[in-house]
Parts: sequence; structure tokens; C-alpha cells
Amino acid sequence: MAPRNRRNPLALAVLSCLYERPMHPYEVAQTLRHRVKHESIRLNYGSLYSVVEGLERSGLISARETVREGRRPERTVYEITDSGARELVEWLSDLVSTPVKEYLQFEAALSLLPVLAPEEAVDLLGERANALMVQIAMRRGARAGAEHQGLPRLFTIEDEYVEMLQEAELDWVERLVKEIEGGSLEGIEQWRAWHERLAAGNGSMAPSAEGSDDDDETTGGGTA
Amino acid sequence: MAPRNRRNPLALAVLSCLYERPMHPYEVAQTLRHRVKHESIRLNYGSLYSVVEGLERSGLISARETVREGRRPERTVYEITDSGARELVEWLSDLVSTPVKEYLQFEAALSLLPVLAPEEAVDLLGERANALMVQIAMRRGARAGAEHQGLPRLFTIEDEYVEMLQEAELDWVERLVKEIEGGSLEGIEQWRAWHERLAAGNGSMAPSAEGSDDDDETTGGGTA
DNA sequence: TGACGAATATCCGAGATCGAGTATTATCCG
DNA sequence: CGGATAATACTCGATCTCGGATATTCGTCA
Repeated sequence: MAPRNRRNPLALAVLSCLYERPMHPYEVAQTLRHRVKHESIRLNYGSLYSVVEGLERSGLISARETVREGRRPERTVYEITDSGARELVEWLSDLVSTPVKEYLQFEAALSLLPVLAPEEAVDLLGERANALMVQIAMRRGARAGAEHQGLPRLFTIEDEYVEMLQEAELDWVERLVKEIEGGSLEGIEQWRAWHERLAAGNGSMAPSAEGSDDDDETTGGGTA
Repeated sequence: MAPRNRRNPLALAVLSCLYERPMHPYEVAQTLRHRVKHESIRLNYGSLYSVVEGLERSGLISARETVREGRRPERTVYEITDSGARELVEWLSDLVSTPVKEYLQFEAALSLLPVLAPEEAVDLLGERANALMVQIAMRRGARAGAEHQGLPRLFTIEDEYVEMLQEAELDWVERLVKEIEGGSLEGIEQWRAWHERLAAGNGSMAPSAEGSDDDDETTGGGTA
């Protein structure tokens, strides 16, 4: 009973399905698809089967039977165990109650933004803002149009969360663009200066701000 | 020259460091640490060296020399190639201009929220709200207190982004709690009803809302 | 001076992840 | 009725990821 690895939320989704009733892995996938949970939880068959294997090894689920219909591949039906049900609730509670640090692609990009020229950055951020507007509109359309086939909000609450994040990001990006264009973003002079020197053929540039006065290499840097 | 895999942003960070000057991998790590970029870009030594290997295989960087000082392990110094510099700008531009779908842990949790009892959910969401307040306060404190050692905002813009996301989430979570408590969240009656039946010993519950009218479960009903 | 921890610099193997492949049956369409 | 497409149910191998070893040197404090 190796202590489970709580990295992949697909395992959590599998547990939650088997909590309802026993299923075979492919059926779990179908269920998640029908409920559109694969848009919040990464689901691909490669991972699914290894995740299921892992859950079995840890004693959180157990194979109940393997059926074969005609000459189609065997289906192994799994059921959740008591410790599996406990793990489901514990893990889920943990995810709800405790924010974890996520490493977002856009965050990474922002952290290296000075590599791009300021005008470039403004254009690209503008593109992003447009894309976000489109995505938000589509999401709203999907929700309003189909009204989720009478599915109460509770069961698509994750969708509202993501929409709200996108809206917040859109606002922020638009403000950032204005700050760059208006020159009110601290550090923009250095940014412009470097890229002008770059354009003039002077190769070396440093996207960090060690140039001013105190060279704190090796000691200072950290925020304690 | 295998077409590079743009999954791990650490590769982007490596490129951006080597864009400034040639370095050996460990030095890249130091640089990123000093600039506190490891809080936006997942950095661990295991990945670093394999990422560097991959970049070399793809011709985006190349080993310039391997130095040995005393009897310490050899250090291989890498430099960026022309195609590496192009890839850096293209990749970064792409990340800035095009939002990608992120699979957030909290999103996953929300999508399975009905597994928990409503009162449980309220408590846990409250805990989350508190934790978020603490994190936001600490982040602000760190920024205001040290004023980033004179580091202009431009170079820590990713930090502002993350703070803004946390604030938005905090607001949203607080609103959600109120909606659950106030009973204004659509679907809450079913939620309560199921969990009351659960508590009364009736085992079977379905966290999806297929019970009312349209029943397309698993495309075939019972396969058993 | 010599013990001890921290820093330097890299490597390794177990496990996770992913997309593509396989083999069969059901469904549709004229 | 036959051929194309979709759906069913899983498998495989190549790559990626991570945490922890490894081996050396530096600083420091008694």
C-alpha cells in the first residue's frame, strides 16, 4: 500500500466516479466526458490506465471482475474501497481548503517579458486581450445558449470560476498595455534604452536590473 | 534537429539566460534564483540538465567549452545559437499573445465539489479564503517592505499578475460561500437532499444532475 | 586544525505522461 | 449489401519529470 501520489487530479476524478458505482476505465472516461469534466481535468487514455493501476496498487480501488463481450478486448471493472472513499474526501477537501502554487504559462512569459521589445510586447498583449474577449464571449454563449440543458449551476461551477479568472486577466492585461504605452510603468526607460542599443547593433543586454549601482550578486537577490 | 517541444518553460528561461551570455547549467539556475524567477518557472536540477540536453539536441544551444577548476566536477558552458535566439523570441511571443488552457487544481476540485457535503464545502472554502488573505498580505508585505531593492516593477510584473489572480479568487470564493449559505446557488436542494440521504445510510448518490429528466448516462444505461 | 554544514556542479533511475497504434464491433448511407 | 466511418477498450514505447544521490571544495567556529 504505497502512499499515494497526489499529483494527478485524474486519479481524484476516477475515485469520484467509482464512488458512484463500479466501472471499467473506459467507462470512467466516458462519464467524465459526458459531464464535461475533461475541460477541468486533463484526461487522456495513456494516463488513465496507469493512474488506475496506481490506485489499485495503493489499495484505493480493486478489480471486481473482467468481462469479455464477444471478441472485444477485456474490460476490467473496478470498485472503490473504503480507504479509497476516505482518500477521495480527504484529497478533495485539501484541494478546496488549501491554495497551491500553480506555475502558469503566462506568468512564466511575464517574468521574461523584458526579452521582447516594448512595442512588440504591447502588440502581443493586445492580441492576447482580443483572444481573451473572444474566449469569454464563447464561454458565455455556450452557457446562456444551452443553459446547460437544465443542469444547475452547482454542477458547472468550475466553468464560472475559469470565466471569472479570464475576465480578471483581461482587465489586468488592458491596464498593463496602457501603463506601457503611457510610460507609467517603472523601469520602462531601461527597457527602451536596452532595446534601442540592441537595435543599434550592440549585442549585450541584461533583462535584469543589476546595472544601476549595488551589485548584490550571490547575497542580496532573495526576498529574504 | 528534432522540432522542439514547447512544454516546459524552463527551457525558455534557459534560452533567455544564455541570450545574455554563455553560462553553465548550474549558473543558469543561480541566475534564475537570484532574480526570483524560480517562483514563476518550475526549476529543479533534475529537469534543468535534461532540458539543456534537449536544447542542445535541437541545435538551439551548443556547448562552447567544458572547464574544470581544481578537481571539482566539470562544468559545460553553453551558448545560444541563432536559431535558439529566434526560438526564444517566437516562443515567448506566442506565450504572451495566446492564452493557453491551464488545468488548475482548484478548478479540478470545484468540478467535483458535489462529492463533499454542502456544510463541509462551506467550511473548507472559508479556510481557503483565509489562506488567500494571508498569502496576499505576505506578498504585499514583501513588495512594500523591501521595495524589491530598487528593482523596477517591470522586472517583477509576474508577481503583480499572481497577486491580482489571488485577489480575484478571494472575492469569488467569498461570493460562492455566501451563495451556498444563502441557498441562492442553483442545484443546492439536490445537493443537500443527496447528502441527507447519504447520511441516512442510503449509499448511492450521483454528483451529476442526470436524475431529473434527460437521461443519456453512458450511452447505454447498464452494460452489466 | 579539523569537524561540520553549506555551496558547487552534475548524474541517475524510478515513475509519470502522452500521443499514436491496434483490433474489434456498431452504425450509417445509398 | 458492402464499404466507410465512428465508437469501443486498451496497450506500448519514447520522452519528460523529479527527488535524491554523488563528489568535491569553501567557510567558520571552537
